[in-house]
Amino acid sequence: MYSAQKEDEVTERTTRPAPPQAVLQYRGKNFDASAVETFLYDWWDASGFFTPGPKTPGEKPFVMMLPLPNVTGDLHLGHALGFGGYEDLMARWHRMRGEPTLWLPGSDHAGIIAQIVVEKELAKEFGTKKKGPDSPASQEGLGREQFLGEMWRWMEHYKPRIYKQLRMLGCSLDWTRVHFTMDPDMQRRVRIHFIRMYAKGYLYRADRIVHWCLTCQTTYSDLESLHVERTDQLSYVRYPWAEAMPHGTPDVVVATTRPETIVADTAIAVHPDDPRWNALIGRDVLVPVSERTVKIIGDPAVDREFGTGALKVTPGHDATDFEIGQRHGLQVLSAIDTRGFMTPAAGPLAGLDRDRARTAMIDRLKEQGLLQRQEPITHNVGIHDRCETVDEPLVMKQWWMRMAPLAKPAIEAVRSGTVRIIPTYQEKVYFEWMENIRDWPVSRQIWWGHSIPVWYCRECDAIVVPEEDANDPTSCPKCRSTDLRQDPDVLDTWFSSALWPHSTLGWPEQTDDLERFYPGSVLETGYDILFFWVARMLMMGVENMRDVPFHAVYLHGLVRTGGHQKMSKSKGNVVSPVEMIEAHGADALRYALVSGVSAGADSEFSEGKLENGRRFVNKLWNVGRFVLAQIDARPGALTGPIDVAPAGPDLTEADRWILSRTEGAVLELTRLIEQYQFGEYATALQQFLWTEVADFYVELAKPQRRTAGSLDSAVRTAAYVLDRVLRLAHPIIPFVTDTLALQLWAQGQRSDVAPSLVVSAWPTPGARDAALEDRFGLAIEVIRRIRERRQEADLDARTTVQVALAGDAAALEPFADIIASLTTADVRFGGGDSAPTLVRAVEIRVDVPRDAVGDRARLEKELAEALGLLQKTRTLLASDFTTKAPPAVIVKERAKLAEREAAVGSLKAELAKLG
RNA sequence: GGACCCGUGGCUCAGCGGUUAGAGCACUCGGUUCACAUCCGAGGGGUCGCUGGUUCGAAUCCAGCCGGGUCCACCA
Repeated sequence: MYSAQKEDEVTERTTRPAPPQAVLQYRGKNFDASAVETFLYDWWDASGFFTPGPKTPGEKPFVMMLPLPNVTGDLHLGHALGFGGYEDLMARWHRMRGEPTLWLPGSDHAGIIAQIVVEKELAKEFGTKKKGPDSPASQEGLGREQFLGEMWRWMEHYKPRIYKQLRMLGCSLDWTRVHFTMDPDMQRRVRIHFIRMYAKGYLYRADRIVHWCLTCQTTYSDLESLHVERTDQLSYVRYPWAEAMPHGTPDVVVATTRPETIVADTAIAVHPDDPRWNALIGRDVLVPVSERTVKIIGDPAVDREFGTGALKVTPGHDATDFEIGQRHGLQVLSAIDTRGFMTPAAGPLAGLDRDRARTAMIDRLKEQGLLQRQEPITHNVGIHDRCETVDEPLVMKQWWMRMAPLAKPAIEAVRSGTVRIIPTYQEKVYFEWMENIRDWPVSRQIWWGHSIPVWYCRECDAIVVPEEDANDPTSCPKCRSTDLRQDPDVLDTWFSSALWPHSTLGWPEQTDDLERFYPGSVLETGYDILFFWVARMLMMGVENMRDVPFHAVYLHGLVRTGGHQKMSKSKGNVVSPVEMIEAHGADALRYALVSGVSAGADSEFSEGKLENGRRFVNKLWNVGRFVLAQIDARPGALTGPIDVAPAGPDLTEADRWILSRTEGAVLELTRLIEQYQFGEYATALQQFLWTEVADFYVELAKPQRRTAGSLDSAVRTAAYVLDRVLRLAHPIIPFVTDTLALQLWAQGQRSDVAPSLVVSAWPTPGARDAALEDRFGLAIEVIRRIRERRQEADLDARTTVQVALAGDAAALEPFADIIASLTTADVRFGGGDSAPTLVRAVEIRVDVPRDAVGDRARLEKELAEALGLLQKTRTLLASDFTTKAPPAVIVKERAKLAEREAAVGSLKAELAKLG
């Protein structure tokens, strides 16, 4: 960490490269980001600015993990917002505050997504159009070893690509600590985690119903399952009685959208309280086509309103039915295989795929007169989020993680405030999910990912799990057989990312990094992965480290575009941040994404916002150019350090005003970042820089306008204000600010000797002059009204007018020059005989050609407004307000009353004069 | 079925108990090109979704309703 106090450390570091000449010498009239961005970033990185310095006693590091992007992906706007907006903003700010800052980069092997991407690429190389398991480019087509070789080959292609995009955004990541979830040491840590969790009983293997994807040939978790609305045929099927029933007993008819699964039915369920059916519980019916006898059972899971109130129970192919089956000890029949074909258990349907089987079943039911009727139904069907294939629930042996006990301390961590979620309402969402958490199926039937460190003995069926760090087992500890087979599955990709905050720091070894940087500070990410990732990191962190992985979770919303549309490839409305950066610069993009958005809210990205960002960056650049030109034009060196506020009698009122306002901005902007109000920070920054610094102060600082004060104070004030502004703006627009800082700092002495803004000190607020700011504010209002009056009178801006200030105008005397200069007016105090305009208690008389009618109309309008306001205050002060409101508010209102009475009086008098 | 979020100027959004409710973009008018292929100045534009309530005081808190969105859940 560089700071003023550690100059020795800085000079010792002789290997640090000098700032790039391209940046120091860049002089564009309009800021061209592409002229400096790459040079700057490479220099920052090569200088080690992003790597926390040596440990010092009592330090409080700031630690963040990059929400690891998928290695096969490109950055999208959501990443740009999270990484380049909020996260880099926080990292840079904390670094400037002197906290050793570690923002750790990496990428995720992305399991199934990466496999899909690479299979597509390979399919291109193979020149095949086939998809899924039938493609020669799939894992089935290539065989394990070759397939994994291809995966690794593509990883080396994708990794640099995603890292380059992070650099383009300006992310101040510590690249000396970059990790990839499939790095060999990461694989070892995942393996150890699995072994320990197995030993502790959190991992178990069980036959359960799971989501199965026919395309991807793997299971997936509830979180990866989406629901879409679809219209299907609802078939009402009659199940004949298997026993003689009293005359008049109604037929058992069930409604189903999946008639092909009838062959796997093992019961009919009805609601136990349903008067239509409950007398028949325990009776036997015949399953159509397969003609097995099954019982009618009573179960409360049945919806009485749906269909006939009777449900066919197929534990092998429906999640609800599986649970009912468990409750009643029903047999599980599997009639569909992993490729979507009917098994021999399906009897006459065997060998058909699931769609043909459905048609065939309907035909048979019709033949047998068992199909009562069909009607269309719109319902939700589950699909796999990665490929949108309709879910095929199957019963399979999978590895599961027991979640409830892990969730408990993670819930408590948030409830107790040890971990804060921003925005707060997301805590409710978190609790809701965590309190109803279900076990997590962690095995996947793909090949790209972390192997499951489990072997099965072919002799005795034992499960063989090696010791930590032991070699793969070669014989069965139970029966001594050497016929072992490793579990062919891999782990869900989230299994490894859940460990990220501690595994990247060296866990399970007690490394220096782990000791120094765990727990982290903030985890910033999109609310869409609260369950997938944030919750699991919390659980695994607490389990493995006995401490939470971070103390704050900042969740951002979705970035939408063009009329609130979600961006998606299929809609073709995806905005590429890389293209935006190339065209407009990273600063402009970062600013556009962050400004005017509050925590957790979805936002809309538009060209207009980007344009505003670009103009803002350019505005700062040009304020900087102006100040640098002032310094250049000044003969000799500045008399004091650039980064120390000038003082003394040589300062003009305007100098003192902007110095005071700057300290105010320091205070305000610091507060906003501290409170995670990044959107407000961006807006407030723009307001201060553009309106106050550029439009007001710089205008007054122009040499032709300066009539008082010394040149030295003038230039030093400008330099100081610029230095402050650059620091204040650096976290969000790092490129333009450091470019200017490097150029500014080359011009004079400094107290902070940091080589770059990246490692410079965040300003601490200095003294303000509230009274001056208030009087100056009044002067600004007066200036506005004078300009307005001139415009009404249709006067050329160059025409000098006479302005008389009366009423309480005495406070404005020190600003007479400023008012005159910015309004091209001759300002006099007292007197004047034109009709006045009022600002607070100051009368402004602008001597423009008089127009009795216009004046009358204006005065009447002003009087009406003044009367309205006066009435409001009077009513308020006549109410219980005076006894119940806080004294400070009452004092304010009373002052307002006096002011408003004066205003009304003055306007009435003026109107009387007009006759 | 349960839960959550959002409805503020034409657009995108801030503000979330106390001045005449703000910003950017868009719009109208005027000026400038001497830091800014621009920029500056001025202006118009809002019954803060609706209805009640709490309060001295509500865009802000509460309830109900209407509209938009999201998440969770076993609609066969």
